[in-house]
Amino acid sequence: MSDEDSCLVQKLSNYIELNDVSRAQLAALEEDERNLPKHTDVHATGATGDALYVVKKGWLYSYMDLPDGRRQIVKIHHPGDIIGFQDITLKVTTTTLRTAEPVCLCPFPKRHLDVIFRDSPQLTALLFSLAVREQTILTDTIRAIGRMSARERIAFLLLDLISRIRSINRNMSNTLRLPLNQSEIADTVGLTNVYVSRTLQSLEDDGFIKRDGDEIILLREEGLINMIDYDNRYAEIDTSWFPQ
Amino acid sequence: MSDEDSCLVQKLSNYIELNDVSRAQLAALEEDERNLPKHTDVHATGATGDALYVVKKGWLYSYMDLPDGRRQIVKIHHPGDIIGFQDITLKVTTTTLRTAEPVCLCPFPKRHLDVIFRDSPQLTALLFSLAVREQTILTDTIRAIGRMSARERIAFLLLDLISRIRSINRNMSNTLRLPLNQSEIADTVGLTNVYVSRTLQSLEDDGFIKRDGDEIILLREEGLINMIDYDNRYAEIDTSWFPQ
DNA sequence: CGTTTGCTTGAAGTAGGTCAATGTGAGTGG
DNA sequence: CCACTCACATTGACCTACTTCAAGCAAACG
Repeated sequence: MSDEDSCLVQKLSNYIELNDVSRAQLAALEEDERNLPKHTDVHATGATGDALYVVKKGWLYSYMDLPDGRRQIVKIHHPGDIIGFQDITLKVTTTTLRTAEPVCLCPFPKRHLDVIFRDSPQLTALLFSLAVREQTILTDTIRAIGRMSARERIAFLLLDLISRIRSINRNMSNTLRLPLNQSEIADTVGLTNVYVSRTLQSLEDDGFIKRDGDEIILLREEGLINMIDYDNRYAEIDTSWFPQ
Repeated sequence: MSDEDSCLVQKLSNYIELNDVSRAQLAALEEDERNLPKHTDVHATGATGDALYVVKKGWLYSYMDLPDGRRQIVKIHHPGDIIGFQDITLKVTTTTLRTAEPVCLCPFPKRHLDVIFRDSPQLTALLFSLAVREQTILTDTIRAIGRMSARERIAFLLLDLISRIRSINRNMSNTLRLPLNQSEIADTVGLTNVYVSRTLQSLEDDGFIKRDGDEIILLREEGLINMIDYDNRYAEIDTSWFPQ
């Protein structure tokens, strides 16, 4: 695989062998580009709900509000992710999308997806599998937020993010670049920014992590894994039943 | 539709017009039956992970444990639900399945699903849509557990359950049969049984609900909806893009 | 070089947890 | 038909993990 491959192609070829037709179809999703600065809400340009996005560069997140302004971040998006599947099936947009740092985004209309659904049963099966895996990850998150202490929730977030990044990059580094401020971390794991600060310090004091700017080094990853019985969901997808 | 239709057929025909072939395929999923008493864990009978289930009667739930015994219920299952999709894509079983009351379950091997995936693009699209909608609902749950007070979480649970049941039954009653004890409710919304008791009482004192045995009457449903900005996800699925 | 954005720190408050006792209704067996 | 049990719900007293509020500080930025 060359360096010029799109991140989407790079991500999906982790699971199946993509032929040239599929590659072309996927590459077509990244034709347009849009650059956005840090901390801006992304709104669909054209007809509402028609646009999906492939992330080309940078982190984003989707969040939901409560009536009084409380906020919950429900998903963090990385390069290679497709954003907006939920808007295909549910007409109403359920979340707001926001950049965590400068981002490059490729918007495409949902009819471009139809092509894939129609012509590539193999890619369809993969997208289905990824959707179901997503359920598992959300389920893990519910377990974390519903039943874990602050320290354990932070451990969960760090392990989840580093496992996910490793599943694409394959570099086995234990350093995680985390371009989120502590209020965003708080809104992800259901705490306050103040307590996130204290908890990160305490994890650092106990030698689990080391912080350096926006990077976090996991010094005792095994310890964190044991702390919460963490299961890496990004490792394996069963592709044996896929058509072709 | 006749009364003898399987609950699975009944549920899915809410969204698309099922032809006879599809109906037969779906009915085949409910050939075997297994009756289970209240509060028993369901284990696969044959080869591990091979079995999926259609719920024919009764409630169940899936839960996950923490190292020290804390428990989080991540999904409640009703008649008509298919349980076990996650085990198709991920080989590891991620949750434990347990009956909340006496239950009738129809186990079937996953290769029976292959038939549907191969022969009915329309049903495939529907299953994909349901999987994506499930993400939205899990996301709503994360919002509730991550950011809501005890009272709001209980409101969310009640509204979610009654909306879901209405989407199949279409009877517009405001009474919800809730065959879960307060420890199970607690493990669903991330509280303790004691505090669930106090919160239900407080909701009753304020005239939001009335309790009668295992039934809960929502006296001021609008009030509960406004309290948490509840969105009913069970109402609409966009089937316009489905093949055929 | 002033302003903003984000992190840290301290003090005080509270929502919900923990522990333990009591109450209660539905079986169940004699 | 009564006694016993068992599973649940309730109640009270106390506790703590986390929140809230507010101030100070450092680094980035225009």
